[in-house]
Amino acid sequence: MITNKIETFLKEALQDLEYEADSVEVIVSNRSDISDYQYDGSFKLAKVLHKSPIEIGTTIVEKLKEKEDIEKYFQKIEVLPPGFINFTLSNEWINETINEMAKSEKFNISLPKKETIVIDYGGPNIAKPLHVGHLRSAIVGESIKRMLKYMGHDVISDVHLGDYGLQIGEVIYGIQEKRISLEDITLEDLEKIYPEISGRCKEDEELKEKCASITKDLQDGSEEYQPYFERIKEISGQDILRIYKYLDVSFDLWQGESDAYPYIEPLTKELESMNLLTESEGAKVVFVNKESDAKELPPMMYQKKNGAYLYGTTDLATIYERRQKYHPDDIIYLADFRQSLHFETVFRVCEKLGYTKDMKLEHLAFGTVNGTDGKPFKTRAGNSPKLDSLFKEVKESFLKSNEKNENMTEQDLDIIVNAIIKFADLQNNREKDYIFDINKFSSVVGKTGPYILYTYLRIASILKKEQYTIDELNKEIYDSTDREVRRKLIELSSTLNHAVELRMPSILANYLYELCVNINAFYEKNHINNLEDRNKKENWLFLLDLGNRILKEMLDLLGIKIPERM
RNA sequence: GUCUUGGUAGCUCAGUUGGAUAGAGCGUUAGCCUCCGAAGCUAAAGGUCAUGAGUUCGAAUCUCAUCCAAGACACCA
Repeated sequence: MITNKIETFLKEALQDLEYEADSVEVIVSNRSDISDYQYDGSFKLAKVLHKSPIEIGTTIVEKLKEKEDIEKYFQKIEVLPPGFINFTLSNEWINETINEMAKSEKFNISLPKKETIVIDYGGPNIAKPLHVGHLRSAIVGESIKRMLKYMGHDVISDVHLGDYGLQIGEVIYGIQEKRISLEDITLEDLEKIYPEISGRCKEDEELKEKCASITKDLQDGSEEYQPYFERIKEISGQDILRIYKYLDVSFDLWQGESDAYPYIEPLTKELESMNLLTESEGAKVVFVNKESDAKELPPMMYQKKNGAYLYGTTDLATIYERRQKYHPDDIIYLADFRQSLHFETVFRVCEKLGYTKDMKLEHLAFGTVNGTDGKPFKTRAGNSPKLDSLFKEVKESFLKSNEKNENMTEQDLDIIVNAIIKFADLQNNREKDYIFDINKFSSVVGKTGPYILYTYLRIASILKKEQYTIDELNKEIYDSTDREVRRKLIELSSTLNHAVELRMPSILANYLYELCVNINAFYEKNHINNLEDRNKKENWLFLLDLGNRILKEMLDLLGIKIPERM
């Protein structure tokens, strides 16, 4: 990475000068008109050395310039008021870096130490169809999974179905009340029953208790309810699978809460042996407060008064057996921020059990989906819109946006719909609620998925018209738009590392957008296929080819494919 | 009530962990198709970074207070 190399130069210079800096960090210049990279250490040193930042900066720069082949790397190193050290890279170094990227399968990105990571996302509830609220977990989770894999980690993804809680008891009750026979249950039935019974339970205490007891019996292995559970899971599962397939979201493990049940008994024994389980108000709980806590945390509910277990119990049992067996360095959960407290308490129990000594637990929270009025997004009927209808709506508005779209293949259309939705979602990084605007999810101009795809296809069509034969760039950079493209290309490695470290696909999404902006400006200004200078043309084609390789592979990390035509 | 997030352009959002002149898209205004794909490009206008204090050479970013919004707070997930 370029930044590492500059940092090494700096460290050496600082050492020679006997300046002590705890960390040396170079960042991409936020004055791109002045330089490519900047260093602000002179300000920190100024305090210790009681000299002006400019004075210190100047000394450092002089030292740097003593290095033998320094001009091979930098066109210019200078200190500018108020005291930043500005680095402008030499064309030679930029091109060398790009050549190395082009030769490498993964663009010469620096790979971190390999870890084993379990990622839990999607988390659909089998009692109801997927709606817009499930979109983020699926899309963001899928992208994080792909990024982690790309960086060489061992990743195990788990959908972790919500399949054994109170909601199942409610649905089973509804099916029985309506006297629907097991064979005749349809998806439509399920879609109606759950909201109805769950709504009624909020009003009717007795009914709620009835459903809770069905849930409890099911968990205990009731022969009466087991077939219902199986059937619901089958019907619902097929539909969930179908939608994830459309979104190109897939999991290594298709397991749920119910799969954790066999492990509750041994887990209970372990908790008991450590004296962590306490009877409280008839229920069994684990207290997780610490002396140092400013606030009081509620205990983790382990077992209800009626004997039934809850989602914290299954989360814990899942870690206890199914996840620990992989010896993960990290378990990542993608769930909305309303569940923050839940995860905090579960994680604390894990800490008490000693699991967190060599395993990290992360809850990546995101906001809920609101409508343009800032209130929870609802259809006219009062439900959250189903993902199916979202796909349909996006597709229709895309077809309407341009008449040539009518000739597109169904496959390409689906790719575009995916690109629109995913890019709209992935470009923002929000823990707070986000506004769901169907117009935004239908837009094809500006900072959108189609913009990136358009750029890719346009480059592809330039490359198709003319081949290049060189296998690396020469030492030249031909104009400012050209330089901007190259500068952006060499930022790939640090960008991707940063995105993975922070588990933020938005960083990658924004990088791709910026790369496309630079490329668009570049080929709009320079009509490559009409060039007479063969050398220049070959170099530019080479550059565009690399750009497209990067676009394609990075889009894949966002879960976005490329259509044949658009 | 306690705690957690958050408040950046008319709207939707970035802002790399304290740096130089706060950035995009949409929308608005003005240009660009005899030239590789106009789903594009070039410009312009638009800001008291909720408010007030503090820390710092330097604050949208850190601290405190206030206002506003969303959410969580033991037998739902």
